[in-house]
Order: sequence, then C-alpha cells, then structure tokens
Amino acid sequence: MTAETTEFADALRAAGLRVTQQRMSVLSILMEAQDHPNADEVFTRAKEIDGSVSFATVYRTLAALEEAGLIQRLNFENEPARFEITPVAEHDHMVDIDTGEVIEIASEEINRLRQELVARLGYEIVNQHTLIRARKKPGR
Amino acid sequence: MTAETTEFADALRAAGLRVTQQRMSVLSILMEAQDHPNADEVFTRAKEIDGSVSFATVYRTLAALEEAGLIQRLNFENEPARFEITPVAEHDHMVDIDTGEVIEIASEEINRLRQELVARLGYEIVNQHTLIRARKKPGR
DNA sequence: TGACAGATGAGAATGGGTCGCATTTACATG
DNA sequence: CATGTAAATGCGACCCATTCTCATCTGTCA
Repeated sequence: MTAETTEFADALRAAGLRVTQQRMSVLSILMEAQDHPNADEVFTRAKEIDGSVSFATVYRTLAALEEAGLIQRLNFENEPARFEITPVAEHDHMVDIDTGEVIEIASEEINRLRQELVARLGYEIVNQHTLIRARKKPGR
Repeated sequence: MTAETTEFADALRAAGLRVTQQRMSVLSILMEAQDHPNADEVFTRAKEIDGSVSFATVYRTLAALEEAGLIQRLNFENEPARFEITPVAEHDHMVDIDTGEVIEIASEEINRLRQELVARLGYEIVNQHTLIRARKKPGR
C-alpha cells in the first residue's frame, strides 16, 4: 500500500496536482475497482475510507484526474458517466443490453485501421471510444 | 414533397405510430438537415414550420422515432444528444475538437472486424457507435 | 360520425453535474 | 518548524437536458 500510495502521489505531482487525501482516496478506489463505477459509486466508496469527502470534490477530482490523463471517463447511453484508471492498452467497451454487464474489448487491427482512416482525412486521433451494445447469442 | 410526405407517413404507420403533424415536422427537419441537430435545434426548426409544436413533444417524438429505428441518437461528450435520420450505410462520427465540426466516417473493414470480435465472445451487436475526437494534422 | 386510445402543450419535476463562497490545507519559503 | 498563499474542499444553491403529469385534443377504426 505504501508503494502504491507513493505511486499515486507521484502521479499527481507529475500532473501538477496537489496531493490531497481526497484525490488519493478517489485514485485508490479506481485502482482497486474491478468494475467501472460512476461518480456516485466512487463517492460512496470514497466515503467509506475517507468519511469527509464531498460529492462536489469527487466530481472535481474525477475531472482533474481525467484532465491529467490518469483516469478515463466513459460516456454510456442514458446513464451517468463511468470511470476507469487509464488502461495500459486502449480498449473499447461492450455492454450486454440484457444484464448491463460491461465487457472490455480490444483489437490492434481495428485501432490501426481507424488511425489510418482518420489520417487519410488529414486528422489525428486525440482519443476515441467505441461503445457496442450487444446481446448474448442465443445458440450458446 | 408530397412523395416524401407519404413516405414519412408510411414509415410512421409501419412502425405502429400514429401520423401526426408534429411527427411529420420533426421527421422532415431531420430529413433535410445537413448537420446533426440536437433536440433544441430540432425544436427551433420545427417551430418555424409548425408553430404549435412543444418542446416535450419534440423529445417524445425523437424518442419514438428512435425506438422505431427511423432516426438515431448520437451521444457526444459534454453536450446534448444529437440526431440524424438512420443512415443507409452505418457510419461513425469524428469530432474536430477545435471547431466542433462533426464528420461522418465509415469503414466496412472495421465493421467486419468488430462484428467478428464480438461474435468470438459469443455476442451479437445490437448497435454500436464510435466517437473519435480528433484534430487537424498541422502539416497540411 | 363517434368513441376512445394515444398524442400533445404547458409547465413542473427530476437528476446528473457544476458553481460560489467561506473555510481548510498543501507546500514553498524563510 | 512556523507561516503566507494559492489551491482544494464542503456545502448548498444552481444549471440544464430530459422526462413526467395531467388536462385537452386528435387520429383512427368501427
């Protein structure tokens, strides 16, 4: 934990952000999360380990961390934004429309094709996100 | 216009929706739109040709038309949803982060790869959307 | 044409997200 | 290690896109 703590603090400092208990809390929660919590869930979990964090600060912290590139905001349809630690390998998300489960998917091939496509139009990708709404195939 | 009008009406009826003046207005506006208007813009334009349409009805109509598959809702980041007539060929959207311009892009190849990727996981795509935030390449 | 389920208008309500401001805190400096 | 100061926080008010409520109106089908 100490190692992680230092790591978080360094990451914050490197991003030009002050190291505060609230930011450490939010960061550690996202680090340990196995899912993709929304702001409300981050807030609830943060309060368990911090008690004093406010809703507004969670939002401000999430915005700051996103700005710093430490986390990513995922905009799903018709539901509040979710967050995840910036993944090492870029990936997209597939939502099982029946269960709501979020599955991470990735394809180097697709990433490359997309990058080429955009380049051909004279642009360069700043970031991108693919959201697939899918349903489990019946015959399985 | 008469041909189109009939076409709209048929499409509505086929979707099990009553044919009302408001729905026709909204549909025609999206049909003629060269851009991707949001609900507010659809409302403003609709009022010019209909006068009586209300905001609530625009939202309800957009929801109904989306449900019927006649139009598509585009969820961009940090801004209200935009709408477009369901395109013949599926395509994604690229936003120029400096100008806000929305550019439609498509790649059969990517669509196919994506479909295979999802199928390999035992799912089938219900719908999907890729949003690319990009910037014009400097050296051009 | 009449009945009536479905659609509409107007405005209130909802809910995710942001802001203003008084207070607290991180941290650079002496 | 005390301290000044800008940045961060907590709290509640606020914003804005979207949805809901309900009284009224209108397509549609018999």
